[in-house]
Amino acid sequence: MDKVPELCRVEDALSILVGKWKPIILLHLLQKGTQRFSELKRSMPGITQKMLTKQLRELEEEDIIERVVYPQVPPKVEYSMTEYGRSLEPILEAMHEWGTKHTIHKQAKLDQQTS
Amino acid sequence: MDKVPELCRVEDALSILVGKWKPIILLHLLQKGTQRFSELKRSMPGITQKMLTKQLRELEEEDIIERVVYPQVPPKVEYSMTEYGRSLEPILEAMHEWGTKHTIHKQAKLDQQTS
DNA sequence: CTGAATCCCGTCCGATACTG
DNA sequence: CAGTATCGGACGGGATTCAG
Repeated sequence: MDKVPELCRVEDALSILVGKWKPIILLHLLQKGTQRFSELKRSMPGITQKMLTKQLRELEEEDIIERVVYPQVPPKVEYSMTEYGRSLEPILEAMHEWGTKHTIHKQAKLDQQTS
Repeated sequence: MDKVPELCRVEDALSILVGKWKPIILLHLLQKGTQRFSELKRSMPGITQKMLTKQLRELEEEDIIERVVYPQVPPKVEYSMTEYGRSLEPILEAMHEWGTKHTIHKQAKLDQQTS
């Protein structure tokens, strides 16, 4: 880790993962491979088309995912992780693991207070 | 990684790191150990007292940092990472490393477009 | 020195409706 | 099917002021 916090690049990684639906979008693409817009939407109950579009566009902008449009009727658009995007997987895994422990940690704290 | 994105805990870890000043606060505490409120403030030009207080409170709430008040005049308050909080360090390091590469990646993309 | 209390603005995000 | 357009609420976060 850089000795100078002012020059740290943690924010750069963070800014890409932040967004109400980005982590879950990435997990779906990592686990299922290429997905159509409608498949992603079905996988995420509660998300609106507007939000899904926006988050996908932002991830595409950072080269994390790839968007392929098939010029046909009805339209077909496929999304997939780029090879570069896959380099985020270890971080997502680490966060998932830590998050799982944290959930337990918080529960233990609650139990302790209640007892 | 969990095979079910719906049950993923990435967000839990993310929610703790997110906040305009949290990563840098954590880096300062990790690198310098215990720090007084005023020391942290001096280390982060641009942060307001309100924001520093708020972010510290939120981190304290999650057991990531510890707050010790010395009842004296003038007041003295020291902050430090908890042992539990230190478990976040690998994640911060991974994000810093990834962020550094991403900065280079973006620059390469720009150069390519310009050429 | 270490805060708390206000005011205020920009952005995120949801709901809804419309389109090629 | 895969979007775009518009409206509006909620929230993060900055500037400033007051207090123990």
